[in-house]
Amino acid sequence: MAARKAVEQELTRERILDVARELFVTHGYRNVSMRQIARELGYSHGSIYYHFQNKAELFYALVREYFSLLDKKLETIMRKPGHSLEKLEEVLLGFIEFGFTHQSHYEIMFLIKDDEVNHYLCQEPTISYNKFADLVHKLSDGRADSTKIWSLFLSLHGFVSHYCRSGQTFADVETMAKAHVGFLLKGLGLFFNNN
Amino acid sequence: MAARKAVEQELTRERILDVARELFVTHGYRNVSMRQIARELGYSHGSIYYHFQNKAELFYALVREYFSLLDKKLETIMRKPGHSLEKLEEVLLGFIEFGFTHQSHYEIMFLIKDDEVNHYLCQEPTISYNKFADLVHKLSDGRADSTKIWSLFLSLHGFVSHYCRSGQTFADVETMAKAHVGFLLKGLGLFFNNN
DNA sequence: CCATTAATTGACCACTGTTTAATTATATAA
DNA sequence: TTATATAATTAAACAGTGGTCAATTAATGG
Repeated sequence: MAARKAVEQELTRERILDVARELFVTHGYRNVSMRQIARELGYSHGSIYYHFQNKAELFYALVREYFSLLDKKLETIMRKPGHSLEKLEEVLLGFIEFGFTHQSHYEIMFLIKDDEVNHYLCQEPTISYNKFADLVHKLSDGRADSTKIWSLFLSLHGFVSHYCRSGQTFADVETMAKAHVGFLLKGLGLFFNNN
Repeated sequence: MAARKAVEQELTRERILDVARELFVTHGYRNVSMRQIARELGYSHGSIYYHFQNKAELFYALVREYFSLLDKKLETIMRKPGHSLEKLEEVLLGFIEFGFTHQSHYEIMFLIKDDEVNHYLCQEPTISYNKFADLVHKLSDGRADSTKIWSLFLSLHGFVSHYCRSGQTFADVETMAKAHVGFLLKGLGLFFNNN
């Protein structure tokens, strides 16, 4: 009553991730179970444990790529032409937009406090944060020290995490997000006159 | 094999809450189960459901009082003598300290995204926030509009939620907390020269 | 063709929150 | 006092969770 399937319909990490991704984006880490994923795939849930050590590793694989996606997004803004201050504003707004566009991912990346998840996610957040900090430091012409940058990050994080998985889109909060960024730029000592 | 116990050892909401509180403070909402609480009490877990509708209601009862505790803390600062700006600084720092002193409570009050919990927690957060906003508005001599106050709150929330249930105490992060508050006061357009 | 390996299953474990019929102590009424 | 009704407790059950593992079978290599 236990069997191996024909090779052309063998399970792969990719096939599992595809199904997991879909469920995950709409329901979030805590509301997607290994059995749900397996059911969707037409396999027993045990088979997933052949391809992934556990749930945390599966979702880590799903989320890992999003750290570099965030990095790339910030770097793209960095490389655009324009004044530093405008670009800095874009970076901060970009972080918020990223959080809203990938709420389920953001939840694992920066929000969930789970020992098992944190076991896998030990490097990526730090690396991404360092890139963010470096960027802000440069764009502020060195006027933002590391303490202020950390405050900045926590303040952006507060914005995203409050709305995270609330159902609201970035468009819904864009006005407030811009105001928030303006507020934070002022905290940095960099003024901007659009509100 | 099922029984009612002698009246002097009857279970009460208070006795349940006492045990729940203790477990809850050290382990948090998600890591305390109804069965654990019952075991600790020496009762079957079913009995708890006679006194509370469900887990969310139990922990709601535990957390409810902390909203007014927060209100009182802020009001106490408000009533102290001193300049508005110094008091405003104290209010912001006080919010952070509250979050750290009651991390498990803060988690339910402002952090957890759970339909069942949110069902019970529909008024309290708004009421407490309104009090906070009113206070900040007054202490800033009307210079902080509602948008800026919301930014302020989200930024404080970011600070607390990042460290929440990390094991760190307020003392551990006090220096950073003070810097964060300074940063935010600058965002409000209110300057202060202690760092 | 046979031995080995790789992939899959389903039964199992120890949990979780929640419901409910049965039971019994207590309070109330006759 | 006694019968009845109510209030409190229990154990069993349900449906779910993450995770493990021996057994099975397909594919592979010698």
